[in-house]
Amino acid sequence: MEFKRHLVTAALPYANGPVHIGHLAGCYLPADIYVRYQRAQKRDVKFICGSDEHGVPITIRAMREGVTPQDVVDKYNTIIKDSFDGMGISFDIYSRTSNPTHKETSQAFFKKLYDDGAFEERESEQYYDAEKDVFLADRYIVGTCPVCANPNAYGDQCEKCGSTLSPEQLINPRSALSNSPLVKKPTTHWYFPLNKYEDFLKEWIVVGKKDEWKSNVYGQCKSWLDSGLQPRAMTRDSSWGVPVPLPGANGKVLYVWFDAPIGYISATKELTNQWADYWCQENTKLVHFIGKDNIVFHCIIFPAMLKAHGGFVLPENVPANEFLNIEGEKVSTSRNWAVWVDEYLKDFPDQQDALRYVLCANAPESKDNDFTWKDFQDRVNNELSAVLGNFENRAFVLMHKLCKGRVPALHADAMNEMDNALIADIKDAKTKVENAIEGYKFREGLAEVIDLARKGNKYLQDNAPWTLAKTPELQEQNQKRIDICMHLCLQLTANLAILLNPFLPYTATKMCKKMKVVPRMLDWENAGRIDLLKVNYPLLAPELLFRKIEDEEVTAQVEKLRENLKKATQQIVENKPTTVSEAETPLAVAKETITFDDFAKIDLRVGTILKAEKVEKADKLLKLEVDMGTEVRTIVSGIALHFAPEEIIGKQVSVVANLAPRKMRGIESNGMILMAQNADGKLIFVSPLQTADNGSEVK
RNA sequence: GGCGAGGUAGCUCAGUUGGUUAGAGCACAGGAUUCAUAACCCUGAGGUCGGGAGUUCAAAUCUCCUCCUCGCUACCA
Repeated sequence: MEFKRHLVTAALPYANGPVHIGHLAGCYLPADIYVRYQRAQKRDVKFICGSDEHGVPITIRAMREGVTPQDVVDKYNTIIKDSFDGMGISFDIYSRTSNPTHKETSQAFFKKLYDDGAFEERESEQYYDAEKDVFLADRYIVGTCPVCANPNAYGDQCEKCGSTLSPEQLINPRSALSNSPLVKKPTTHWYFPLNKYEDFLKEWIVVGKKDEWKSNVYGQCKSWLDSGLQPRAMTRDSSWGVPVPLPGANGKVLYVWFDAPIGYISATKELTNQWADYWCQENTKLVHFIGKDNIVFHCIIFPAMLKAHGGFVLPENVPANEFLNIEGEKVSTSRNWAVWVDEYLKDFPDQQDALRYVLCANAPESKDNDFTWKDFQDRVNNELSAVLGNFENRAFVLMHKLCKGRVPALHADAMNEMDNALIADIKDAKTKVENAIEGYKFREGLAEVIDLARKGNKYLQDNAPWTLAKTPELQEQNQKRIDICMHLCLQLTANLAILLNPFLPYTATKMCKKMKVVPRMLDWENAGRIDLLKVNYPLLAPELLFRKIEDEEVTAQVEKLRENLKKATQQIVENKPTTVSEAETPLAVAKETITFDDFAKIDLRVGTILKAEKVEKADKLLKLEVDMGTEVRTIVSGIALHFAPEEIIGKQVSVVANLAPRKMRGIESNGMILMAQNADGKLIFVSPLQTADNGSEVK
């Protein structure tokens, strides 16, 4: 299909923290390159983004910092927006989901689905904080992690050990708001029956996008579809978010993953009255740039929502990137292991393109990649500066030395094979870069541009105009060759500016200024031409496009990372909220004081492990037979990652004997083995130092 | 445990429907050169394509098994 319009979105960043370079490499930079290219092609394109400002983590941060959720999102919206501006991410609009337009749009969307009977209304028991009179989202529930004993795990996840949890699994669950114990109360929510859209999604993705979408995206979607979709609640009990537009739905808001993607639509509405052309006309090419963590929402849920609503185009492609690690380790906001964009811009003023270059050249397009400062330095110094910057500089310097600072003529009568080969290379480069960008292979596209500069260097070397200039007796005929050589080098430079423009716009603009040409020269149709600079046209003096990155800068940045990590870790230990992290869990915080009677309720006994075996289909579980003196009990313990079954047989251990039984993997567990856990996560049995009788009481 | 994506030179990655001595850039070594940001240009060394088995005249590429990394998911006192 011939597309008349292009609608490009980049994932809405979540407004509870700044953006780091992993975000840039993941979707914003590729999206920007793609959009800048489309603009240079003079295609009708809109580039949409904005802050995602709803959801529970924001309210938690607000609570912790003693400010309102609006304060939180205002703060980070500004930081994020400035970071994007600073890096030249050229959104047509950067909106936010707390805007009135978004409220209207997402409510209308919900209402339409509701009126069409697209939702299923369901009542369920939800945790409720009686003191504060609110239902609690999983995130609002804290308790001790059953896996790592972190006392401040959330109801959906333990941030210390990374386990996925449900509130039921927490030990001593309580409300994060009031610290009071939880009660369960019925509440009504609207569920979107994703299962009803399975056939449509399978046809559309599994059949239709097989060879079109990236393998990581396609595979992920197929996996979801094969395992079957479930209805998903599209509303939540909360005061922060878009209110559910139904009578009697007080205290209910749209689920953040329902409203966030609609944010793309609302932002487009804010941008232009013609928004419907972009969202509803068949011949629009919609492309979502995201990170791999967003695949299911953009490929499954949102398309199903759009389909249910009707009248919207579906994404043509969803080129999701993988993750970018830093210095060999995963990015962690809570440990402050990240390179923040706002800080980069301060530490490396005017070096946007250096970072854009490295992040694109090393983008995690097909698998997780690693960003190291050493690699940053190497790539900037040895590729960007040495090959591209140096060629451009050579062309300018030589032109001033040998051609009086003016574009020399292209003498047709003296042209040779080398010249024609270079001209062919220039034309080829256009096609190559074009194909790469259209195929979302930005790394390859950028490499093609550098490669063209490399060919320029070789061409210069082979022609060596500086040598030709050294033989005055042959001046006349030599000057012709010099002219041709420099003419082509300068035309090549102009071509480089065009090809480079989507990737490194700051550099392309600088080059235009030095060549004294208008920005219109950067139009894509001009690529491949060798008449971009007029003969006899005077150009400005040489000036370096890139500077080298010094060793000290690299060391300083690595040092900074380690310092940040150290500080963040200390803060976690001291249980002080850090400024950059979202949810901190101290390693070991003293629990509240209990009375002797409380303690006396626990029946602690000594027992000996008689048998131990792995539980089928569970990584962490061991099934133990423990001799308690009067009886042998079955206890299931989550220690399989730490101990082999055979090595613990015969060990004497302390057991909580009166813990309510619980079934795990179909096996009833009658008690709990006490373990000590080091800061590094290693488990140690809490055992009597000398052998005690089985069944003896521990007090 | 299930599913998905990866595992190719020291590093970052290409390798189309199985077909000649497996490619590129960076780093490294040697050479040449001086117009240029000690840059560029030439040459070279460097890989049993994660491991094993199989299909085939022929496997990095197809099949099966296995190990490692990342992600999703289940289980998780």
